[in-house]
Amino acid sequence: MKYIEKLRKSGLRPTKQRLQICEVLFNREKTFHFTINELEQKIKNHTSSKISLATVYNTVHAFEKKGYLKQIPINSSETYFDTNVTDHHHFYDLKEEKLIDLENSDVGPINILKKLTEKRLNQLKFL
Amino acid sequence: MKYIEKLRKSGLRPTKQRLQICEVLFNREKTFHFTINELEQKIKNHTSSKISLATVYNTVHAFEKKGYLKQIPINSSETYFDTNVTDHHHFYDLKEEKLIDLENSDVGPINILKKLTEKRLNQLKFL
DNA sequence: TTAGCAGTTTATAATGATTCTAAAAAAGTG
DNA sequence: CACTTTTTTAGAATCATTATAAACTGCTAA
Ligand SMILES: [Mn+2]
Ligand SMILES: [Mn+2]
Ligand SMILES: [Zn+2]
Ligand SMILES: [Zn+2]
Repeated sequence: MKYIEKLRKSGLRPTKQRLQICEVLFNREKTFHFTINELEQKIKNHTSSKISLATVYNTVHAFEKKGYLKQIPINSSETYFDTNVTDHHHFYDLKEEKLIDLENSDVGPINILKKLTEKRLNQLKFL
Repeated sequence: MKYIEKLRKSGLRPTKQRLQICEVLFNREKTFHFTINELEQKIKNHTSSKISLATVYNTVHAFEKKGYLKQIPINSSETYFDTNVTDHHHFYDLKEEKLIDLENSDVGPINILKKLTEKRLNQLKFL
């Protein structure tokens, strides 16, 4: 499997559960935006063996810590995660009712016009 | 009081609790970014009479519905609200560890460089 | 002014996403 | 295999938020 080494390199043991979750998360063409419960459903469809909810949480947090997943700041009762860990922008497609990724290069520079000191500017993180 | 008419116009009865909460929320110079619990603390400091937590939630949601408050999309266990209901940007000041408002006019236009149909573009909402 | 309705407040319970716990299972090591 | 460390797991605990329903308040028609 292609994920075994990836996990080992990160100091994570390549368990059956983690490998299955890797398949669901990363073996796809496009970015995946998901909640824990959506992920759990996908896992159920993908495999016959059951993975406990606690493990799904544990694994997602472990992957987040290692930089393989990112949380998405959004107003929802459930936390959203993103397999696209680049620094990118989210747009909401009102018609299709889903999040769209646009890379920084797709959006062009954010120009702060307001007068702020150089020092101040550099300590700002665009949300 | 200056808030009585504002509430009446919105179809909200100007109760003692709502007026007190208005004072805390809106009688200030700068934008206020807050959680329900932070607001509760401010209310405690501001007034002698106690307002129940349920009322704080009710009022904040009523004000949000009427357009006097806005939720802020952010990753936190608590929901953040904003007294600045203009369509504006949030930056995080890493040094001061707090959210900064920059108005759209302070940031300049967001240029989507990626090729998308006009129709598609218009149904996108920048988050 | 007052009766009565509708809207509001309140304490408390319920909900639900997430985290914690601790015991069992699995993986790494030699 | 023997041993240690990490991981999984079911279930309990936590905590922000919402629901409930009874008491209270504001409004207004008569
Ligand atoms: Mn996390
Ligand atoms: Mn709300
Ligand atoms: Zn994304
Ligand atoms: Zn703001």
